[in-house]
Amino acid sequence: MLNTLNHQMETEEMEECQERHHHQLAYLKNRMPTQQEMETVAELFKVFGDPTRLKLLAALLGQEMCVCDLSDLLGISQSAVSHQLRLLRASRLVKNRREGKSVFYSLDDDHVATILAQGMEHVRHQ
Amino acid sequence: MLNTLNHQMETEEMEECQERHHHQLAYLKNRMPTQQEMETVAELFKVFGDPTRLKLLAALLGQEMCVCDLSDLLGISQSAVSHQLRLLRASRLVKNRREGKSVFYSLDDDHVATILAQGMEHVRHQ
DNA sequence: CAAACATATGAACAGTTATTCATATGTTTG
DNA sequence: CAAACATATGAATAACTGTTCATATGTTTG
Repeated sequence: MLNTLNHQMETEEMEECQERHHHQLAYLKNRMPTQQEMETVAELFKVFGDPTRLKLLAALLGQEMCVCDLSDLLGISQSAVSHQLRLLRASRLVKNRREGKSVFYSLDDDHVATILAQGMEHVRHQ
Repeated sequence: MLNTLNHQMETEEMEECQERHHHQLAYLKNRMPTQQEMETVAELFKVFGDPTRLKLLAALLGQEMCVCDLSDLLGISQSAVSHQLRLLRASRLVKNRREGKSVFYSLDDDHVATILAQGMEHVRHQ
């Protein structure tokens, strides 16, 4: 029985373990999201993977805010806030508008709240 | 008018911008999640922020799999897979069970699918 | 237009991270 | 128990990341 499986294997690809557990690896490969896709999604989650950016997003959950208020609220230098807002903007998570000297930032995506909530849920339920 | 605002400011904290836009910064500060909380959640999202780990999670969406099948399916070295599975396990995103020589991994959290789906949604809708 | 203010950005540095290589641990089988 | 197999792990390295510092850009105001 193992022989037939191993024979089947030869016709497909190298580098598999000898005792195969999934006879449909080829099928699964087709179903897998592409490298390109995964990289894009990973880029997005990477943005959520920093406490400063999470705090910025959390601060913007209720209302728009200008840079200096964010800087004060989070107790972080204006430069650091600007740098991070830039990343958030590049990921289309926040948008901004200028009003005189100030620039106001606000959330630019419906998924932000959901993703944040799911993350906090997971953490709370251990 | 700016004077009164500035005066009010003195009684609170330094480092705020002069033209205040939020008079309830103190209130917002209380509402903000703690540094501790944000760090824990960031740690979680950091785990989602790598294409290899995303692919591992995606592969496990449908069924449990052993390390060597995962290694073959993703075209990644066994060592790299093991290292990453270790991280996923530390974050309680996957669990494992041994069966003979093989170790089978499977998802260990209901939120994984949701978080992944939200991430892909965001990316697709730009 | 000069000064003050608000924000943005480039360079640099310290800390983190993903992979590889070598090797160790654990399991089955003859 | 020795050999083969499956997985885990430590060390090392290259690449990446977040903050700071200095400075630039853009805006208002007197």
